Amino acid sequence: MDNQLLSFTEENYLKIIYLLTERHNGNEVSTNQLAEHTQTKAASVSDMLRKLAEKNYINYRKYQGVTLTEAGEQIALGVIRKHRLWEVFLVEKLGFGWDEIHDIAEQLEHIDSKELTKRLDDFLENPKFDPHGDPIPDAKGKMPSVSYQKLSEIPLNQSVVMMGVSVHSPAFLQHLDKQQINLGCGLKVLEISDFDKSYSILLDGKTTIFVSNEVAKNLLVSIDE
Amino acid sequence: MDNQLLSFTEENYLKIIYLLTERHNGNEVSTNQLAEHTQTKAASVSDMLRKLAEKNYINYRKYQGVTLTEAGEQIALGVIRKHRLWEVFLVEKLGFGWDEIHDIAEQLEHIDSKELTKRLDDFLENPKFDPHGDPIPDAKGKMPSVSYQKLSEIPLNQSVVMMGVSVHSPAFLQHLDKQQINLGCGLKVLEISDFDKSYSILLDGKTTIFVSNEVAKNLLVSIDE
DNA sequence: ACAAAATTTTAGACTAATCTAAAAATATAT
DNA sequence: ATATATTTTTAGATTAGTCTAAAATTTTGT
Repeated sequence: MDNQLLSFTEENYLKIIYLLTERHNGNEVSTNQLAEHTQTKAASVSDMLRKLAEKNYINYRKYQGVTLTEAGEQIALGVIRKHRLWEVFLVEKLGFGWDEIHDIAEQLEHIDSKELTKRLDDFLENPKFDPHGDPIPDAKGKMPSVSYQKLSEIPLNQSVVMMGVSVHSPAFLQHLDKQQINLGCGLKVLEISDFDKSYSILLDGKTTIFVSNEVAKNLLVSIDE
Repeated sequence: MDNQLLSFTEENYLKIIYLLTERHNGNEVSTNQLAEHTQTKAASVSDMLRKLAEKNYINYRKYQGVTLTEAGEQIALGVIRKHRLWEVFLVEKLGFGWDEIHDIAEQLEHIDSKELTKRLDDFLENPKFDPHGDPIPDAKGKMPSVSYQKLSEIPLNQSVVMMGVSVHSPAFLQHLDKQQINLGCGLKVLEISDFDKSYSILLDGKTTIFVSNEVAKNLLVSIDE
């Protein structure tokens, strides 16, 4: 209990606004998008936006959407930091699979103790990325910038390394597990089918696997140097 | 999220009812006691008791007090199990002092995931006691029975081992730290002052320390065999 | 034993977060 | 360009948990 300025719910809204804004390259987030991600109705979102705007956590232009203020962004980054650190804990220390951790981390991210976060970070040896490859904001609230590309945008025969995923659903992650596609593995697109846009991929320079266009769009990679 | 049957608040009431009932050797807990421990007013407690009784988690006789039903006790023991496991984690893995962990564990105890609790328990190597010496209920909801005695009830010159504390306030625990009184240390009461009932104690067979009657009443020990 | 004190419950109100239904604003399509 | 569709906001209601003030019950002291 360091300074419980915001409710669990308010923290959640700010976190979701941050992640959606990021996904839309800084563009405003709409009420309906928030309703979808908070599992509530648009009317409830409007109410909460009015409240968050009053407290100066968001820039809210009615009917136009919202962005975070500096204060709102710091709250969001704090929550995201805790979420991702706990995900590392769940996988590295407790042996959970990357497909099993999201719902638990959604709860743990709201635990309020600066000292706990600091000690957890040290215990985990100050990880820079979570088990899905997402970067972990530092204690000052600074999000490391990463520049991954979608596998679907990489030219044929370019060797790349698997760095992250842009979808976190258990179904997608389990699908990758079955094909042995993990963070850090080497990938090279050999061919894209004219018929269904599916990909033939050389995995770790050894085996050839096939993935759908849908999968290729959600694999984040960087050029192998 | 396994089965969030109860709210955070309801879980807290059940936990507190359990602990107070235990402290009173199974006697009913009063509304005012609950108000004190939940940091609310008696009126609020009455409302909540009506609700918990309706859901069959407590036996509630108006004006007489409450005890837990079997169902209520199982919920309470589950929360206490999580609280104490997390306390072990905070001390053993993150290096917190036993005086710093209560407020954090109060939050962590409501994290809802059977699998998490199971894996945490294994990670901690299935501890039977928390850092204050309190027993940890097992996964089936069975509380181990322990029989500690207050140091103040032990005859002079009887060697005992320090097993727990009956007060968990940071001030008390820090006071014990300063005197180097830890779980597992050996104690022998040499003399009780007629003047102020303070105790001369031989610590680990080596040094003599002095503690007040108030401290002696809150040290839980067992006979050294 | 019974009046006074203490405790507990009830009544009525408030806040946070949600909902449905209706109104207002914006976007779209011919 | 304007009617229609979509999105967003507002209005009014609901639930959980809390509060204060007043009423009911139990305990205590002489």
